[in-house]
Amino acid sequence: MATLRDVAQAAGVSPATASRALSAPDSVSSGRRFKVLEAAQRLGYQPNRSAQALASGRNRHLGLVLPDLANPYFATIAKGVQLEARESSNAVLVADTDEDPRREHDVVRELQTRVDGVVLCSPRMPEEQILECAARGPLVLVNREIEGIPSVTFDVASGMRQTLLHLRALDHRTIAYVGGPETSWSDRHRRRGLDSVAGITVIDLGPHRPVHAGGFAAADLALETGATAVVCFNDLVALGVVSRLQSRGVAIPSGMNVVGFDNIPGSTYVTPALTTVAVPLQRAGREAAMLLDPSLSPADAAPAQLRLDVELIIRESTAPLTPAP
Amino acid sequence: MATLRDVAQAAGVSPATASRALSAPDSVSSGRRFKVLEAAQRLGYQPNRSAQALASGRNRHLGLVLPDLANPYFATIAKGVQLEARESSNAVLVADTDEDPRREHDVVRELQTRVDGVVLCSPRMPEEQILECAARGPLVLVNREIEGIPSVTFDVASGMRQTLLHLRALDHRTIAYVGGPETSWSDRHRRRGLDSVAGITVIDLGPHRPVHAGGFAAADLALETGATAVVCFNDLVALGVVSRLQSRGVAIPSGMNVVGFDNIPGSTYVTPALTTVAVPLQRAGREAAMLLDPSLSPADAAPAQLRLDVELIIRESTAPLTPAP
DNA sequence: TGCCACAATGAAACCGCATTCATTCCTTTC
DNA sequence: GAAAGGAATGAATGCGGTTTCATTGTGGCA
Repeated sequence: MATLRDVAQAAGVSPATASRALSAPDSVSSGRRFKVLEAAQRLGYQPNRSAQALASGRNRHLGLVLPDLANPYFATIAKGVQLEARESSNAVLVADTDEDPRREHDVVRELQTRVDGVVLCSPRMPEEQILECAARGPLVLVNREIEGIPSVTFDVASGMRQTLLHLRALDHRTIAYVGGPETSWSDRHRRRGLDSVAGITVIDLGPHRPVHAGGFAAADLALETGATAVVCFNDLVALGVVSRLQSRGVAIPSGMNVVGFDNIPGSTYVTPALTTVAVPLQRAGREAAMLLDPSLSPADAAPAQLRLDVELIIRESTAPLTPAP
Repeated sequence: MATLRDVAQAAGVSPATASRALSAPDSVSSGRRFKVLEAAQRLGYQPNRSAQALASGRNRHLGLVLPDLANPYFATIAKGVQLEARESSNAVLVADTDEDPRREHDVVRELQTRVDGVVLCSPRMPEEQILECAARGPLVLVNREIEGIPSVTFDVASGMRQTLLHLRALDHRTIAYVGGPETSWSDRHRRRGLDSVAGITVIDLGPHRPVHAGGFAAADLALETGATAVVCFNDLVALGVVSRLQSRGVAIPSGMNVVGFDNIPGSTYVTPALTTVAVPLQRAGREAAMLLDPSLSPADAAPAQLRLDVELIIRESTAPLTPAP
């Protein structure tokens, strides 16, 4: 493998000049620059990343920590991070914590030894641990806000409000809410939106696991309450609710309305397609990765806290309430 | 940040000894080893990865290239790679190629400059490009076999055979096959299994995109053939078929049987739950990562070609054929 | 014409660790 | 008891770039 020295020699310049010709072209006369570039090309020169990293103190590696790669929600964020990383010639190191909050801290620290900055998607890690991690190196939070740390979040309260307004317009008056994990930032903010609409009663079904199985269990509770619509923490839960209701012979939307949250790909695949709140996951990933770019953030600026807009998508799982005949 | 020299000095030994105490403990007397470890602990020493990489020639980084992270199939493989990587204290660099085979080649090469080896999941990259990549550095293929390159594949022909035997046992005689991409290794091997069962007629519906939309389109074709069961290239396609059939008022399994392939999480979430072929995706990821570990493969050995077993999972989308009354 | 500022260049000093090689000291073995 | 072998150690070197600093050469301006 050709080294920078080889290139320099082949071009008849010093290694310093060769280095500059490649990384700061403007600082080299055009004649030599051309000779260096030509030599590099001819020798098939590939800079050694480790050496670059050691000398410059930067890898161009971004870390991404998330609870579960197989969850489409996080996978979509990952795609966004990746898209942005590629454009800024970074690579992405991803670490899945297997939904185990106790492991997250170690995983983040381990990753921080290998990257320039990390995007952390950790709904449940204790705040003080996050602060500790943030002290060790650049870190951006996704879907969670902590004072003093840059973050990208969604306006979930608005999503909930839109949902309730939609249901009220369809004449629903009593709805059930299937909550997510109690400790989740995201669930707390969803609940804020739940309080904001008059003329509709929300029955809280309590916290549930934010997965299909969680919804499966919640469906029976919802049915018992007499609510005419179930609003769910996320689409996975909503899908679970739908499955369970259908297997109990309850038709959707005629027997019960169901609303999800997040607009994951699966929400369109089911019958009936799910009314849900579209959350710009991929964009969030991109924004988070951008916030990590040191060249964009003057070191003394306040940490950016982006809050992205969400949008209710109306599909087939909601419909006007028809009074019992 | 404390360096190895600092630790050595604090422990009263040479840097060489400190280095050995940390990376090859057995080669240092227990007294000094203890002193080094204690000093490292006390100073909060974290080895500089870039320096380690430069000096040793290895990063402990694995690359993973796949068409689409948001596809649960690939996401599950990614989890497996990651699991194994973590156990061997490696980190995983993942690169999503956005289903664009033309980009894959560049992505792999770019990644190869940053990692010790790559796991490549690329159903469609031309064989010669893969060979070229393999020449540049350690590489393991997943779900694809090429002479001379280590790989992990699934016995998909057996899966198809199991499927047909199952359907035949349920009295089906005519089934339709919704194929995957023509160029895919995986589809070719599925077709081999299709030929292996006597007494059942397979109608080939031709190649389709291996996503939900592909199945959606294929459903109508299947209905037209008069087949009593549809066997699909994968679960995503099967889900698409189910959606379309249901929206056309065809009940499953009473009006049509549907079988998927891969056993992705979503296959259990739908109603009816999908009969499908379980493929050990996560295990494949792990095995692939293991094959990349240089300490496990004597350099002169023939490249390992693992073929993992698959298993038909019978759920609700298949049922005995009841003759029309 | 002379002086100064500035651009282009190369020598050399790192960056932080792994590893080779020579040295020392201790244990075996005959 | 002497020679041989082996384990533990430290000095020094190199991995392959980046960056500082000193040097040289150039043009602008008085």
